[in-house]
Amino acid sequence: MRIGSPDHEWREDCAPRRVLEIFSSKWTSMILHVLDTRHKGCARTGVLQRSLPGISKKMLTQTLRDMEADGLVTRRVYGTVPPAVDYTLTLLGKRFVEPIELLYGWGRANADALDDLAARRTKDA
Amino acid sequence: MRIGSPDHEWREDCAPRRVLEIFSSKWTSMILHVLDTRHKGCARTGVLQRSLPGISKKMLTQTLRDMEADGLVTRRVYGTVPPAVDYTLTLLGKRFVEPIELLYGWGRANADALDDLAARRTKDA
DNA sequence: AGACATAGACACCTTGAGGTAACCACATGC
DNA sequence: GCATGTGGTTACCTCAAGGTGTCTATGTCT
Repeated sequence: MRIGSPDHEWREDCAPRRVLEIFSSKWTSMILHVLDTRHKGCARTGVLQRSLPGISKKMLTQTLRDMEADGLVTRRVYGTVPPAVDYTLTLLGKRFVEPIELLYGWGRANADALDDLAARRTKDA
Repeated sequence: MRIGSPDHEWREDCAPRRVLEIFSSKWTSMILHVLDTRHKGCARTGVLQRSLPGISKKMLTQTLRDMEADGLVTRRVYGTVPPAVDYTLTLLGKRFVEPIELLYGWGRANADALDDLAARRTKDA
């Protein structure tokens, strides 16, 4: 697959491709959004789960732990006896809220285009 | 997994989630971008492949055919004897270029944030 | 007593996206 | 004659994302 491409603006590690990786995990962007928009940047596990219809407990914690490793959120554990944990957006995490809002905003404003896509998909099925 | 969620702004079929589906396929957004930005909305198969380092012949045609089914591009075949085919952005396809440019643009302007992410990832490895 | 919530850990499974490689048909160039 | 480029198709394989279900421990509520 060697290509003597004169244009390396499209290498594997270019900025655009790296942005896409943020969205490669199904829930990451939604968690960032919900955390920022609905919970002022900090929320407990249960609250988050209830904010995201369809997410399983496993995927929620798994994604959150990955995000913690990436420095997007901070995990805080309270030694209380019914365990309590909450997650807070870091500064880095807040930066990534911006492109997400950009995208979601576009989606809300262009629902008709999305409808067109969906219509085609169901039609040929 | 039934949740009597009071907030259905986050149902499975809300606009934000549907936008994400555009990016759920690895190459779709890049093809749309390259087609629009580098080739004025129309290009032959081979040209596209050479514009996208790393894509295999199979993934390219497969993605293009899916995009055709979705009404994002138009496929044109020339009956010439070394087969010639080209793909043209449709009006719908052009609409989806916008959010992609939004995202890619953010990525280019915020490469430092992306670097931070990458740094964390390699550090804990 | 027993149900329920809280935040996980762990085992397990399925699905499909994505990738590799080989083959086809044909015309041109060496 | 033989290699090459064109645009595919087809078979095959792999890996990891995502999902389900169960188990833990403990404290309140009824």
